[in-house]
Amino acid sequence: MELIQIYQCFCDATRLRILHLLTHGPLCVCHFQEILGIPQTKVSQHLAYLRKRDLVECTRRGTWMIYSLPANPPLELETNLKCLQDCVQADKRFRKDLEKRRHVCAGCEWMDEVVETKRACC
Amino acid sequence: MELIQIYQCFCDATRLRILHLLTHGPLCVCHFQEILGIPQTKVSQHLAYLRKRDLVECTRRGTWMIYSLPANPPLELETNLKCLQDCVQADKRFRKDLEKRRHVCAGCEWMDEVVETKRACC
DNA sequence: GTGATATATTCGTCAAGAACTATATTTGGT
DNA sequence: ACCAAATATAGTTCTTGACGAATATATCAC
Repeated sequence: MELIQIYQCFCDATRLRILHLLTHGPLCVCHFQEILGIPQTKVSQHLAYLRKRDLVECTRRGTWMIYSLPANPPLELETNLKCLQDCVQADKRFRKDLEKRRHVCAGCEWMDEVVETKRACC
Repeated sequence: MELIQIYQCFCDATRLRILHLLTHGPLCVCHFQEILGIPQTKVSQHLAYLRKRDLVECTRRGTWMIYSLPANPPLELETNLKCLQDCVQADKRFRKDLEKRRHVCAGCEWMDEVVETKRACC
């Protein structure tokens, strides 16, 4: 993977928030939508951008698309994601995203069971 | 310093090479020009971009402008520059830049004496 | 099949930025 | 003051990308 590719993905605020969220585990589109407070289109577009450049992977679960970081990320990516986590520690904005993430994913057993249950992603 | 600001600077190949070179010490414009093999205008433009965003500093020495990384870089920048160095280890392109750098700066006592001598930056 | 939900894609617009050309500025030497 | 070297800035064109609006696709329930 080219380094530039990584930094191009990192250089937009929304994408950076998305990637940061993903370092804490997979999420589906509606999660991002709610956590970030931005329209679905925008989320999908950025996810497409990231997908195209192999910064994220996705699998379908029913009507939801579950996005995650690559299972076996190249070293450069892993290093930079680690670096991102370090840099973000003190930042209010990012911390707030994580908090909201916890809240949004609260009663959500995710990934495994929930899928065969009813509607509504978590 | 905003993280985004850093990644915006990192997301162009030329700028990345410039920054990487600077992690090994200050350089003047003509150095970059020779090492990178690109026109002076392009170098100056990218340096202006970096300067505007506080990723580099410069001081004048005679007719030369000597660029360097900030004396007291904010933590995020330092972390990311370190990360860049790690990621770049194996990359041929960047290694070649360093090699060329060594060659270009060979007989160049730089920074201190050279300035009062004759023409030609190093 | 129909309808609803979740998500993706397309399109138009606008702003940022990359590269090149030409020109301007600064400085030192004479 | 004048010239040359080093560097900076401005103008232009082209490309990329960000966003919103509208539309399309996929999946599930019925």
